[in-house]
Amino acid sequence: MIPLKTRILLADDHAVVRRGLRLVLDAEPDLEVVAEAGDGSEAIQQALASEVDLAILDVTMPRLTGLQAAAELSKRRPELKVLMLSMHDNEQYLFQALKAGAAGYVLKSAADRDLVEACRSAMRGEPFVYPKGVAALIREYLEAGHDGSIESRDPLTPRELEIVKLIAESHTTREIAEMLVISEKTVERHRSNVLEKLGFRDRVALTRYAIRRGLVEP
Amino acid sequence: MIPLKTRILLADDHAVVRRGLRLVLDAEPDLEVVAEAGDGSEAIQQALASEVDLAILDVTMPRLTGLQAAAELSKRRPELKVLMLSMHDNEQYLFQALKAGAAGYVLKSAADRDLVEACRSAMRGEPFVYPKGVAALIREYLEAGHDGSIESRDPLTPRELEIVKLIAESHTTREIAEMLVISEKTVERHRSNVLEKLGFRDRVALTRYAIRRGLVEP
DNA sequence: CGGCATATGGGGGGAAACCCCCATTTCGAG
DNA sequence: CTCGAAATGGGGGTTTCCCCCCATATGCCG
Repeated sequence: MIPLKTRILLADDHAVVRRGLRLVLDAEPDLEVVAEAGDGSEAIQQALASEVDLAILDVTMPRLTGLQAAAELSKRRPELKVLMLSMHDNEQYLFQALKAGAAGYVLKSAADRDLVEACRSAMRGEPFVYPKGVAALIREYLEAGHDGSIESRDPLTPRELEIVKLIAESHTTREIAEMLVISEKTVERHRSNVLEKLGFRDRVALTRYAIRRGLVEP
Repeated sequence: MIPLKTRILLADDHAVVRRGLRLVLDAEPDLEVVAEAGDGSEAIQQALASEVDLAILDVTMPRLTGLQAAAELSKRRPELKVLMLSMHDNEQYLFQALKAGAAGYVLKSAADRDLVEACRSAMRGEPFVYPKGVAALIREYLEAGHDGSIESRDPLTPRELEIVKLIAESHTTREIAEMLVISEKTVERHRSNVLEKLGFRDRVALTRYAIRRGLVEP
């Protein structure tokens, strides 16, 4: 049963951000922030001690991250809904959050627009994920084979990873073709496939991706 | 002369953070947020267009970082006070901010405690630096031998840094030209000069450089 | 067996990047 | 006041990227 007012725990290591979020949430008649926490441990304590229906956790917090706190809370209080809040559009975080039992994932850059909707979705038992994250999920689903294997598979094939790495090392298509002893056309094909899969526009975005993945050193 | 109410420009790429900061600042009788910006370019435009006494800039923002905006503003409007706001305790950012003419440096984690004080210090013409930053400054002073050769000069000009940042954010020459309101030829010229200066061959190498320098997130 | 993913390759074409040449303006340092 | 650094912009060129179409040879899994 949905309570009249959803009682919310707000966890973020920056007091200013909590203030801003509280402002957004308390403006809604059906939402009410009843507790705050500055790190993951505190969030767990508050969530277990207070009468809260929903926890909004920042992903990156000191002592215990939001992801860790979410995993812990979904074990200790499974009926508690959890929303993850993140600074950056990081697919890995999203997947980890969902594995940790989060009911939703909202980007801070769109918090004022999406957060209230995400809260209501969570209380209705519906998931909420930011648009680009949904695209990532679909891609992951299509490629993971949904055979129940817990680990999310790598979106890229081994060959594609090789090529991404070489691209991120500033090699041209021709050079890569020579190194791998395949035609330039095939290198282009792989690059094109990767750009399509990841939703990138050019080698620059691919380079940042390769660095995030640890394929190359910045 | 200190105006009755200090008119403040607030620049942060997250609307929620702006809300929180505005709440903190507007609660003070002598402070008033009169303008907001979501990135560095916008901040410059607002600061030049609006009647503001103090600009509070987040360090990491898209298009133009707060550091770059601060440098630009201290040239174009030297009488404008600038406060830098940062997520992390990064000494390099602090030093760059001071070189860029910032009147103060506040950590977001202590924003609600320090920010108001920092604003008043800035308007009095006194610098404000967070405690650990002061320690870093002292250490730097003792080790540098204060013979004037404290900093090894940046090989790139401010304009070149802007362009490198935008390139590393996957923008095309045309897009950059539009953003900076200059011709594509000039963007090409800058890019070419940078590649030559740093000995790089393409935008990919430039992207890794930008990440190493902290101009963009990977 | 019969799809399906992976890796391979080609033709062609528009857009962007990258590299020469040239020039003007501005601004601060010597 | 001159000189150089920085920023601006143009003409014209080659190379590379990135995209569209097409196809074939594996090997795996149900």
